[in-house]
Formats: sequence, structure tokens, C-alpha cells
Amino acid sequence: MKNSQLYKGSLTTIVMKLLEENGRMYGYEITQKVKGITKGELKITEGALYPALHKLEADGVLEVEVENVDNRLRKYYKLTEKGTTETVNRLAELEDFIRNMQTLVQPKLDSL
Amino acid sequence: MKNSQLYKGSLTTIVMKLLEENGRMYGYEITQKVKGITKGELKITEGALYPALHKLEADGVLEVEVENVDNRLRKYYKLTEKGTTETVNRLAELEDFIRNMQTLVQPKLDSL
DNA sequence: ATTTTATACATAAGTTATTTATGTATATAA
DNA sequence: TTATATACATAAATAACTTATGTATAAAAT
Repeated sequence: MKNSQLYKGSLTTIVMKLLEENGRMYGYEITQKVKGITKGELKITEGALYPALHKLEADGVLEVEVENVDNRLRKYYKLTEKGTTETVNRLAELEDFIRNMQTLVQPKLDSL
Repeated sequence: MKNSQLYKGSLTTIVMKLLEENGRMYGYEITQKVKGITKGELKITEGALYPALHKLEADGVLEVEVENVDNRLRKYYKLTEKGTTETVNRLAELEDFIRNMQTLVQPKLDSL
């Protein structure tokens, strides 16, 4: 996804948050949603997303419902109960992370 | 460094920013500084830091001055000219990253 | 006295997320 | 009829980091 190394490690958090918000989504939809929200700045690649979804499912964080739409396969993912709990933790970690990074990089806090 | 996956990819940005601020620092000093700033939440491990410093030096981003203090070795690192330019880019990327992540995770922006 | 903790560097093996490169297949637009 | 969009998938390679060690000096604790 994009050039910046910084997004490494944030993929599952992003996916879980989107599923928390939208109830259920399928892979391709997730890639488009992220592209839209970030105005094209963050592009999730399929090679990263699909294995990640499979792992989250294997870990009991997500569950899948396969559907056929317009003669094409869709795999809708949604959070399990465990996944919902995990998402809360992940988002707390993300907030801590952002706070810590801002503290490390604070532009002297005068300009605020 | 710590448990959260999120910090992956942020190490060199942190190091470069600290060197931009402090002129020159040695490895151990960097670990202590980060621990201090983040109140212990982020601990940079030596196994991550030293190879990272060596790579930044090999890439011409940092240069090193070896000194002997209290009969112990110290390797002071500072940004090269190229490194200073790179740091500006990295910090811009970090700001974009944080902005994008906040957009993706915005808690409905009512609670602000 | 001696063990632990702090300071200060280093590397090597293993793990894991992601990139890059493919692959299949249908539907629509150029 | 060729390219683009939709929709899934995997496999090899890369790169960052963790975990486990290692060396060595100085200071603090038992």
C-alpha cells in the first residue's frame, strides 16, 4: 500500500475499524473504501489484503458469508464477538500510537 | 519495540527526527530518550536500533563520530545534508499518515 | 566480596507483514 | 476486440523487527 513504510502494521486495524463501522464488507469493497476515504493516498493491495482477511478469519476475529452477486463471487466479512472486543483494543492502541508519535514529532507546540 | 504492530516502519523516522532536534546522539541515548518522551510506552530494542543506524549510515543519511567517554565507546550519529532533506520528507509522510489514519478512525467527529 | 543493574556497543536466527508478480473469471466500456 | 472494472486467490521475495546472545566497563546493591 503506497510508498510510505509507516502503514506497515496498520492494515488489520484499518480493516477491523471499517467492519465495525459498516457491519459487513467484502475485500474489493474495502480497497475502494480506503482509497476513497484517503483520496487515493492509501491504496491497499490485494496481495496484502486477502491473506490478511484469511488470517483474521482463521484467528476467529472475522467470519465470512459467501454470496453470488451478478454472477460474481463475493465474500462478505464481519466481526465476530471476539473480533469486536479485539477492535476496541486495537483502536486504543492506535490512539496511543498516534499520541506517542505526535509527542515525538511535536513541532514545538507553539504553532498550535 | 513494545507489543503493538503499529510502530513497525516508524523507527527510522523517529531516529531522524530526534537527530534533527538534538544535533547528535548515540544509540543508547536514543533508546533512553524515546523511553522518556513516551513515558515508557515505547521501548526501542537494541536489536532493532543498531542495524537501523548502520543502514542509515550506509545510505548516507547519517554520519558517525566515535568517541571514548569514561573508558566506554560511544558512536555519535548526526544527519548528513542528504539526511536533513530526507528528514523533511519523512516528517511530511508521517503527518500524512497520521491524518489518514485519523480520517479512517474518526469517532464520528461529534465528540470533538 | 559479589551479584545485579546501568551503560554501550554488536550480530545472527527466526518471524511476520507486505510487495511484487502472477493467475482465474465475468461484465462493461472504449 | 481490447482495455478497464469487478472479485477472488496465491507464491516468491523483501525488509523490518523480535528474540536471543555476546563483549566489556562502571556503579550500585546485597
